[in-house]
Amino acid sequence: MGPLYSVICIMPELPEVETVMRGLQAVLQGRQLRRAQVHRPDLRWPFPVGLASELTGATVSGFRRRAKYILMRLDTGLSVVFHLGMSGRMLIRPTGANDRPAHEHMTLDTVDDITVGFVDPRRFGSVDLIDTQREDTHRLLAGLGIEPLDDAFDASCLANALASKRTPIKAALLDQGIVAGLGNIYVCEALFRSAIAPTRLSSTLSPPEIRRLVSEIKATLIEAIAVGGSSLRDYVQPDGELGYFQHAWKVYGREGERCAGCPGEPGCAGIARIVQSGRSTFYCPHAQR
DNA sequence: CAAGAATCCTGTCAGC
DNA sequence: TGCTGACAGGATTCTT
Repeated sequence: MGPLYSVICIMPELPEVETVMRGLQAVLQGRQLRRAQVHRPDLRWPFPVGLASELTGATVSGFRRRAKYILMRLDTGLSVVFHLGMSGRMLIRPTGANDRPAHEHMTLDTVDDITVGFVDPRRFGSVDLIDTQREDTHRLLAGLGIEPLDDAFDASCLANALASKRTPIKAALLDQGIVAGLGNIYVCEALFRSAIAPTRLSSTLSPPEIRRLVSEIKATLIEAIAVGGSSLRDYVQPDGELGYFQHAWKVYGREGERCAGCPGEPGCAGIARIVQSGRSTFYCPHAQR
């Protein structure tokens, strides 16, 4: 039984994090941890003091996702706060079946011999502890904006948030304090599906455009979660990888390709790439206005 | 105060 | 073939 997998190198955004959380839930919920280990002092930040000892012997009671964070609740009243960063993944395998994979910085063994490893080559991820009752006051969670899949995220909510912004809509949607969980890929995709140019000033979007944008953000995320959920079935095995799944992006990474939104139209020169706030933006200048 | 740039990190890939 | 450099970007920190 060897690992594993081919890694698709995209970064985890809300749907990927949701998928990883569901995978962890399936494997860990209700199980007691026999041992927890960390294999280096830090990822993005130092591991919290006592992390391994706090986890050892605890039973995993539940999970929650907030933005791109995974909260793993323990029966001791503590929650583990995971962020996958750019390259974080969770590897599941039978305890003792394999050597520790490269870049596995934290390892959890359950009493029934399941091992979950947190792998993060670029080490942009993080792990922290907080009282479950105070999860939302954690410094990384306190400033987060609304969950885009929450019913409260609607056109008036987004309009309100955008009214005072003087940035391009692309930058506003990437701002985790406005809408929490979107990253570069899903912002590009949602703007394309909304036919809104990423360069538009946030405050200039019309009410119909904002309604469309809210709707497309939700649809884009829901579809991606569905893809992740179906890929998860393949991972419900004694060993497997949680973290990434394939998805057919309409614009992301498709510079120079034909635009799916205006096939054959003479005015369409295909997908363009520009840089906004130091990040690549992919869009169709013909279809997105 | 807000917006943008710099920063952290390493696997991947284009180019020589 | 093997090396070098550019590139990817989430979220904080720094600078303008």
